[in-house]
Amino acid sequence: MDFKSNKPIYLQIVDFCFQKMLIQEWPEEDRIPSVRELGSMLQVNPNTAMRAFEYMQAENVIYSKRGMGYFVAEGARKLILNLQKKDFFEETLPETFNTMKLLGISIDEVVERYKQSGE
Amino acid sequence: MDFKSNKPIYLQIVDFCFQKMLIQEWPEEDRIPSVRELGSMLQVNPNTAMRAFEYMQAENVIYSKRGMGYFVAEGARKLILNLQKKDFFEETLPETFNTMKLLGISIDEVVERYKQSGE
Amino acid sequence: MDFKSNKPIYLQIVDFCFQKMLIQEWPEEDRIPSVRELGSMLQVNPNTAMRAFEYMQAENVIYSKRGMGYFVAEGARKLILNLQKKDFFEETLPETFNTMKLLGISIDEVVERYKQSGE
Amino acid sequence: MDFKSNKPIYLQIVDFCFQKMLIQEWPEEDRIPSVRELGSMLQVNPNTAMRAFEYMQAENVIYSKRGMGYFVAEGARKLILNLQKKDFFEETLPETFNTMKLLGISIDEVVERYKQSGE
DNA sequence: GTGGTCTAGACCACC
DNA sequence: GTGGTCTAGACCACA
Repeated sequence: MDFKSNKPIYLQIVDFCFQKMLIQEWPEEDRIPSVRELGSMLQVNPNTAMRAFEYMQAENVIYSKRGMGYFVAEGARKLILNLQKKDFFEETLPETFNTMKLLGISIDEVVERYKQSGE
Repeated sequence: MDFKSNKPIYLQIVDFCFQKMLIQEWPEEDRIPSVRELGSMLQVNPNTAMRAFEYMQAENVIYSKRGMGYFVAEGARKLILNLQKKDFFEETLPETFNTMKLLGISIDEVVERYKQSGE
Repeated sequence: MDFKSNKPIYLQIVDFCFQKMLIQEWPEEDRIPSVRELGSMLQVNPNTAMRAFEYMQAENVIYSKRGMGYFVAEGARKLILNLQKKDFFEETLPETFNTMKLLGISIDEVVERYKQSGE
Repeated sequence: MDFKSNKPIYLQIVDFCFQKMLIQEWPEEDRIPSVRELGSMLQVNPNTAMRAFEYMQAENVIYSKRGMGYFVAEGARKLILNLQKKDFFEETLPETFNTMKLLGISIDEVVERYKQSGE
């Protein structure tokens, strides 16, 4: 896995894990890799992996069982989707629309680009 | 002016100045506020304002006259528009489209939101 | 049995066993379940159950007969009561009183809550 | 400052900071010591102090200004009191009452101890 | 083995 | 100077 430099690695790991859960490669209630496993898997320090886990635990997406590892929480998929959709509609989209107005870009042009990107 | 915490303040100041130029409140070849004026105007450290000026100077949007201050460069508006459009089409938009695919959001829904936001 | 996450499971097992002895479901001098029995009974790793037994043995509440299992020691009930009362009066209560002072909670309010909880 | 070993240092630092805020030695909207200052002040690694700050920031008790330090949030005192009272009434107290019933300790005895402790 | 805490030291962007 | 991220390595309690 190659990390972008403009975003903290631990948050990119969070994204990575979220994807695993969304596509159900890591189903709910299943154990996920340990901090050490994930660390060596992604070539990062275990502490960095740990930090991603702490973040996800704070969001109630995973939980830990002492000495046994981390597990995907019940309802994790819904939670992740909500988190990300909320961010998209309340943060990303308004900013994008604002930029469009400032630059005089029409929604039609964006739709056009969207269709092109899909090809 | 209130700054968002996820973006460096000096870049937010750059945006602020760019807007002033685009709407021609600061026309080309005119002098813009000094580092200190802008600093107290926006309630930020002069160093931070200075950094914004350095950035804009590097982009050839403003230039300095020794002892007289900073001036809007000729062709600044075009430059700014190009800079921001490039960023929009090459960075923002692809990322947005990518997020949409991941979350299963259709372009129609985005268009709908756009129309709502305009009201 | 559901375990709280803020307290080691093996200590929660100790509490569980202490209760059995206090209510005399496990009377003094009687044999108690084996490590494996208790482990499957409470759905925990036998190692964890073993650790609880070690703890209780160190406190002289149970003793082992080679090849026969663990037995409740004579005088176990008194021992347990003393252990827990000591802990309550020397640890729990002073901490609680301290918290009350810090938060400006009166003893009357606590008494009130106590009466409510009993209903 | 001497730390107890049964509780993570960073949480004890949180308690320390909460007290400072409650007694208004660190008033709302004021800057608090930097991670490095607090670290050397309490003889701990800056990372450990940082961890306490991250915790408090997640609880909305403090906020950070880039390059300027951490500041006590508006309404921090109320927040802290609510946090601690909630913990006391929903966690500490029910457990205490439960223990009392198990050990056959009357509320009168507790009240008696309370009066003694106050002398 | 696992998570969790802590230290030491480094580097970076930002103010 | 500040916060923030990351690494390396250590130690501990717990399962």
